[in-house]
Amino acid sequence: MMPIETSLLARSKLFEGLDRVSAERLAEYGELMWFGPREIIIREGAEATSIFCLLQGYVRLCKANADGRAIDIRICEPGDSFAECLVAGGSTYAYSAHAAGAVMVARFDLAEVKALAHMDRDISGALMRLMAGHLLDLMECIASDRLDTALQRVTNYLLSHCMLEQQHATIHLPFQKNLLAGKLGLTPEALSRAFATLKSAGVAVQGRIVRIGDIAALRRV
Amino acid sequence: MMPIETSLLARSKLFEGLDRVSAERLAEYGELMWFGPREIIIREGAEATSIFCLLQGYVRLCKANADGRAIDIRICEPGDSFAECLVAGGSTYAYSAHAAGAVMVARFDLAEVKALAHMDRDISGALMRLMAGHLLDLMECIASDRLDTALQRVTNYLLSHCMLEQQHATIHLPFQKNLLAGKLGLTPEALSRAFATLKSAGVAVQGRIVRIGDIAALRRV
DNA sequence: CGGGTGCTTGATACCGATCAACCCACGTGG
DNA sequence: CCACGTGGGTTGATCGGTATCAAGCACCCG
Repeated sequence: MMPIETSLLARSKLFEGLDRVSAERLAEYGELMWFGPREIIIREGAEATSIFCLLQGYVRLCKANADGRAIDIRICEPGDSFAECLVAGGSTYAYSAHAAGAVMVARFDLAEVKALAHMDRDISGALMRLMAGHLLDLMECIASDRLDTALQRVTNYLLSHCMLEQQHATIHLPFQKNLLAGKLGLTPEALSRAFATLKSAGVAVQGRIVRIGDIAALRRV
Repeated sequence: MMPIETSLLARSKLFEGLDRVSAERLAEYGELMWFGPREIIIREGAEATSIFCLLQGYVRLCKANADGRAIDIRICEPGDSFAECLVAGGSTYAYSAHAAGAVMVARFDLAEVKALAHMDRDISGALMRLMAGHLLDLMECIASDRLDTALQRVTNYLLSHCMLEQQHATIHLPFQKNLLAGKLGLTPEALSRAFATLKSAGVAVQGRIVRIGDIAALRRV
């Protein structure tokens, strides 16, 4: 592994908080992999062999129902991990993972990580922190699914990405609106319409750049 | 703690898989508590001091948004734990917990469990398994929220509670329809209507007793 | 009996999915 | 240079599902 990649790995959520010994021990098992747009990294229901740490790009985690329709469970950003909950049990992947653009990941063998976590309290602690964070995120997600409208979800997203004390802000969306819609549990059309109605609240969208004229006004939506 | 309660505790998800030493060590810190219908066990946003293991009755875990509307995140059954993800970090409860009827819980001091989990690999492993299970449940929940209709959720629930190979079945709902609706992310009205339309598929509902005439037919919905 | 509580049913409104058309930016190849 | 295709995004029209509000019903318990 090159120095660049190790430093990316070291800054990931999985590794943050590990002492040097544990980090090096774990990193030794990592194998770099690259994927192109739409490539499938793991497939829901398949035999679980690995857990992953995303170093570059974005990954969508999806679940499908019986008739093939699929939705995004979570959007992974650089530094995120996925499939990590398998270290606590389970033999198949619970969701699929698709690369959304060019992606670099570190792959870890599941059995090896399990063994390592069993020996190294630091590593199992890091895994637990990851899972706890994901739990909180998912609960937030369910809550917003069930009691916020599309408009509210979008405004909440925008507000959570700017300093609330300022008067106005400019946000660079980290990925395509497509992905953002999935993250918020919306269709692309619904997201587009939400942005459209926010125009009257002083929100201007050009591509991935969002300018918010009056943050206080947005909070009142 | 009385023998009855210790045996309930021993069969809980938190304790299953613990060896006797770990189990006794943990049980020593447990304190029994009772709650009546609608009593609040923990309050969202409050300082987190404890984690809980439900021994008798049912508990709804709820989140509320800014304007006070609330929804159920999860329904705890006897043997379930809640607030356990705090051992991995976080200082406030992420959700409220309300007793749905008469309830007996075992309360554990958060700091003590943290210390115990740090020392005892068995206990931290059990906590990890709990959290992993909750993660999977929540992901299922999001998936069904986003891509199943009310009718499909109800039929899925029924099918997941009977032997699929049999021809017909009788199910005792473990709690009121009220709770079931919350668990499935529905209003009570929506649940009621779903049952009504299932009548034409050979599903008869009387109180908490559900008789399914033709399981194979139900699977085709 | 009266008054809870839980459940059902009906009427209505609204939100968002869906389908279809269109626009735009971009790249490719003739 | 232009014709063309492609992928992402927007906009409009329509439809269906579910929340909401309101009323009525069954049951239990004081």
